[in-house]
Amino acid sequence: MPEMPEVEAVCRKLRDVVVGLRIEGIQVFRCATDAVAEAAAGRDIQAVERRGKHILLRLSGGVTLHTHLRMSGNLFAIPDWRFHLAEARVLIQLRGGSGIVLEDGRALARMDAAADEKINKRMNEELGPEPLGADFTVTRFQAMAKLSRQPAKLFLMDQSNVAGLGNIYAAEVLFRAGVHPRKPVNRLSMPRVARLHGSIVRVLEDALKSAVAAYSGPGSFHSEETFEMRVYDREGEPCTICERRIRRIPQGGRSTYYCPGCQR
DNA sequence: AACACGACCTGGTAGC
DNA sequence: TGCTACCAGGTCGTGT
Repeated sequence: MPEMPEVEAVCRKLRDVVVGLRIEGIQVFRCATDAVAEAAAGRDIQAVERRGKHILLRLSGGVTLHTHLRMSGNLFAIPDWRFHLAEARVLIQLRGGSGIVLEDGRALARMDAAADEKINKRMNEELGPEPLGADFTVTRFQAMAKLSRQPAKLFLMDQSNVAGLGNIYAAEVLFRAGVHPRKPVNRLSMPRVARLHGSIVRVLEDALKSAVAAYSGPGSFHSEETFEMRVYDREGEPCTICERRIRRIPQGGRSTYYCPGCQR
């Protein structure tokens, strides 16, 4: 589920219903500590923000409740916190009776709380530019690529280069840009890095539309808004462009899918 | 500095 | 049916 587009969709949906509400209490079962609950209880939710794959609930008193969904987490509002049928790892009780649930079967998600400045500092130290933000320019991306010998796939997944790409969209970005996942980025020509940049933006814009449509629930779902995976999880299937079989290779301990014909 | 790898967790599924 | 092995959208700590 959660790469940047999905996390953004989670934030938008949450923002609509929780901003302005007070946190009356928090029950922590896993994925957080009781200290986190104490730090956030009694505060108002003033804003819901996202940075990379991180979710930031800005609370009154200069405190941020920070969540990372990792592999399988989800964060969503429910109308009545007493009836959380979902397997909650953290249950946030809001004034008026509604709630927010952190759900995660694998319990790898993490929620913590700290002063705004501390969280902001951490985000800015760890994360590169927002891929759909104004400061993610071709020039900046080219400058970064020139300095790195990382294989293209790992370069894209490194959150300090660009914030928000994960295993699926990194593979899709490389396919659309025609770049081989093992290609060291400093050995790509500047036009090819520019193409990679364009591909990042296009893939994430499309995936975001798709994620937002999916999260707004059934009824408002149109097939042209569904993001099409061209290589991810398609090992052995023919490439949609050149018909050669999609390959799967290990990279950084994960699976990378690519087309040996289209990606060089 | 750059990389590989296991750990963190649970659940689903392919294969025998 | 039941077992095993492997796989999973992410990150962190450790070791080479």
